[in-house]
Amino acid sequence: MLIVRDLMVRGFRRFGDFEQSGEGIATNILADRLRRLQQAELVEAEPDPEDRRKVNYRLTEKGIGLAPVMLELLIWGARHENTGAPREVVEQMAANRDAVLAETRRRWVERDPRPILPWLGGPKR
Amino acid sequence: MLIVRDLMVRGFRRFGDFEQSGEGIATNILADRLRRLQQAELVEAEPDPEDRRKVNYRLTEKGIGLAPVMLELLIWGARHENTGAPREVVEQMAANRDAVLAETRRRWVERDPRPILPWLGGPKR
DNA sequence: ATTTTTACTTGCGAATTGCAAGTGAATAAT
DNA sequence: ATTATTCACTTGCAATTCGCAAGTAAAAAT
Repeated sequence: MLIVRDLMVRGFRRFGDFEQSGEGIATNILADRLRRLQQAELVEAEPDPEDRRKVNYRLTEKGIGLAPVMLELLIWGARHENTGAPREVVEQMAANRDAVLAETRRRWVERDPRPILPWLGGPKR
Repeated sequence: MLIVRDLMVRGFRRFGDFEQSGEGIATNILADRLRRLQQAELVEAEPDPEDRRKVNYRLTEKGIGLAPVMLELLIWGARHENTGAPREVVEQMAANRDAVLAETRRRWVERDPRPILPWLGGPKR
């Protein structure tokens, strides 16, 4: 789920992004999860045309379809726990769910890598 | 998550309900999960006043707050996989999210044990 | 007084995970 | 041209978690 979230709202694309993200996932598990997400057709992988060592991972239509679930989870978390998410920002998002989801999908369609949740940080590169 | 879902929409309340639910969860794991859900304040347990062997588990306010997440997950699952959920029914729910959530909360407040998702079945007793 | 029901706990082998150290191919640096 | 480095993994092993079967304790039913 963290992988899906990071692909969705943090602009992650590459294996190394997750390694250095502080999610604390071991590389063997990460490789396994990316494989399974591909089998489940939530994620697709393609080698970077400019550097064939690199692999770009991207959510599929099915994967981006999880956006409403992730958004509700974000809202719930911010309301009931101390996540790092600023309460007021999240309440703004809760009051404008459709706009947030439309923007999320827009960034997916246009391959816009800017993170939607700035407090999580983008890829370290 | 299945425990939370079953408490939320299947009218489950007791340990034995989960054991016989076909979720295929071992009793030691079930006990551990119920304990952790209590620690996380998603679930509370109280002994049945009429039969003190029995324990009634119930979602807390925080727990029922996950209803929007579960609903979005249900919708996503029905759209992208063959879950047992009838597509048309789920699309009706997707078109009336607020009403579904209001009814879910009403059943929680009033301790109404009738299952909201009939195709999952209620507790076997 | 004995049996049954209910909610667990215990013990153990099997599967999953975390950690550290590789591997191999592609690019970058010298 | 040769060597070094980057990148996406894989491998081996110990530690944790899990599934399964059996057991336990308290309360209720017989």
